[in-house]
Amino acid sequence: MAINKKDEFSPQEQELAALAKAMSHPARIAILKVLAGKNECICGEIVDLLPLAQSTVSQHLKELKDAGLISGSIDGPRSCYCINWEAFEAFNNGFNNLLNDLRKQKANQCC
Amino acid sequence: MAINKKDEFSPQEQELAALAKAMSHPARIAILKVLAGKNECICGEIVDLLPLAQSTVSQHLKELKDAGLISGSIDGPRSCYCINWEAFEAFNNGFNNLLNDLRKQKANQCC
DNA sequence: ATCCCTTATCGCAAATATACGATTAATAAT
DNA sequence: ATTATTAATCGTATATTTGCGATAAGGGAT
Repeated sequence: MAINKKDEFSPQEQELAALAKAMSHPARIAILKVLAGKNECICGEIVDLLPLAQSTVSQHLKELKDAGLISGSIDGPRSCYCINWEAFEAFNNGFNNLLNDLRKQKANQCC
Repeated sequence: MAINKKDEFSPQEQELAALAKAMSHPARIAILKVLAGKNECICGEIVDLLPLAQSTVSQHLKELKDAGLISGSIDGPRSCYCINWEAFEAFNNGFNNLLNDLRKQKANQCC
């Protein structure tokens, strides 16, 4: 693509898209599910559970972290990741707002 | 990437990721908002509202359609697009299921 | 200090996504 | 039949993502 046009959309559209993008790979959905299914924050256990190399998992974790969906802290030689609750609710709110707009039109569908 | 590893994840993970991916570009969020804000199904009006060329918009519409989020029917020389209600609810349900799993762990956060 | 374990980062290759102009297809209007 | 209008598709260039191995970096343990 010659030029990146993403900047020409509204901040809300960009934010919602960025969060959706962070969840747009099955590996990252799987990581979120692993984090959701454990009482403790996981580090390298995720690598054992996924069919991916350690470096690849680390990269996916970084993307989730950059998007703000998870937070990570260094705990000695290992890293500890957790769900970032606020960001997750923010995505949910943004998505529900969109969904509510859609619902208004439900009766007027023509195709 | 040498090999596509997406197939090695569960169908649920793949489906949720695919829907998230369809919404992972601000232009496609904008298209959904346009469809939500009009009583009639829009065709080329979308092109006028977005800062993108006609062929690019058509490509984005195809991606939303392939993901099942919108449906389109040919109406004479123009095309008519609408929100696909069921698919949208499906994404919402999948996301809420994930969110509910997360909520269970809210009290046990360690970072 | 040295070794080991864990994780982040670098560098690279291959696959996908993004964007556009040009062309095609399909129908409406003249 | 010809022309105009609308939208899909093709071809292409560039950007980004995905994935891995190799290497570094940061602590523990001996």
